[in-house]
Amino acid sequence: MTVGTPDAGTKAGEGTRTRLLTTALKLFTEHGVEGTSLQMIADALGVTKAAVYYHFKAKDEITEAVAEPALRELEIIAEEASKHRRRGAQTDHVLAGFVDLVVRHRSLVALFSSDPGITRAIEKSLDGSGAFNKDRLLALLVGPEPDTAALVAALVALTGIAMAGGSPALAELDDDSLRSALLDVGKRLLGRPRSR
Amino acid sequence: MTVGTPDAGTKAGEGTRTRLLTTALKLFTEHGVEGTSLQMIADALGVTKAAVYYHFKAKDEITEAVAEPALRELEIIAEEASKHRRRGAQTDHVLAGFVDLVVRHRSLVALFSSDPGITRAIEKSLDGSGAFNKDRLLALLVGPEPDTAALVAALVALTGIAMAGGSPALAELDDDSLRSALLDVGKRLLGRPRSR
DNA sequence: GTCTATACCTCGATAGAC
DNA sequence: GTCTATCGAGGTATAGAC
Repeated sequence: MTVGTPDAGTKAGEGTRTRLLTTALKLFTEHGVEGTSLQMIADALGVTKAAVYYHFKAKDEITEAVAEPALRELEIIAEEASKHRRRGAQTDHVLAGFVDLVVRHRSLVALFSSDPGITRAIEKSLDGSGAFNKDRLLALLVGPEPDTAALVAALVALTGIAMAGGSPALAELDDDSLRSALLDVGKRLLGRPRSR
Repeated sequence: MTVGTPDAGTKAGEGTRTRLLTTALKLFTEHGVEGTSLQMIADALGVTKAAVYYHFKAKDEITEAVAEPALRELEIIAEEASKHRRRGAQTDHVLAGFVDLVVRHRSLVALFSSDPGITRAIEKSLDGSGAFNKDRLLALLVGPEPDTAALVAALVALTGIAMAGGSPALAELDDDSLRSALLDVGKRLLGRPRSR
């Protein structure tokens, strides 16, 4: 951390890079990852393809950078959940965190579950560390060696919540209503007591 | 229907076209739709790209043709379900039919819910007739003007069952076990009485 | 009616000039 | 930090051999 370059956020310093990510996310959710060309991104920014390549070595890197914030949140949720001693508390923590994440990032999360472009980019770049793992969330939801019924229920819950949350059919629904509806569904699937 | 050409099925008459679809399906499930090039299909068949192009005007047509049988089944399920007078019976019929479809076509259905390539091709070619509609299935599951909770539950059920059914995590599970597990989850979400 | 040869344009990606 | 030029591969299209 010498001088010159500011480091984070929406600051004007980072300039193009940040604008690029915002633009890419918008285009991705509109046309899908594979349906978005570097040319489209470049045009939207008023630069050339090659200029985009200065900031990112490959398209996958853009995809990854777009997905990263949400993935980080997921990791944090998993980490915090694993601090709970009782499985029930772990389950509740993961479920609540996941639902909240889905609601806040609606379209992005739908992209996650539905776009091979994203999935591939994620798998490709399990960064340095232990990295995010869907199985880890599953394990926190249902324990290490779950019976078939529990495993299936948890899988349906995770994928269903993600995709339904991003579904255009629920786009009009406000965040609070969506959150409580998804939470309720999740609890029913995972056999957790419901609030009311 | 003059002479010469046989019309349907796996007959050797149709020859390449049928082989092509079989090959394409295999490649699609392996690499995804957008991850499968016409070249790969052509190579697998021992012909040129142009030969593939003779049988199908565009890649989308191949995608559509691969998806068609399952879509047809879905339409039939919806049609039969709408003959039931009580909503509960409709729900049960759609759920059982959908689960069965998912189990029998596992990987294909996963592709459906997960690959924009497929979704796009389907939307593009709502053939001649009334065509398939996801909303139609939803309406049969929860009725015309469902409350939010019911709508969300049904969405989670449909998408979750489809994706979980095609998930690699359950690939080892035999058809009967998978079917009954998915069915059970669906009934729980839709508030239908369970068998045992 | 079935296929090959060939060419076109766009895409992701690289190299090098300014 | 951005641009021009260029590459190989992918989808599309046509002309023509058999």
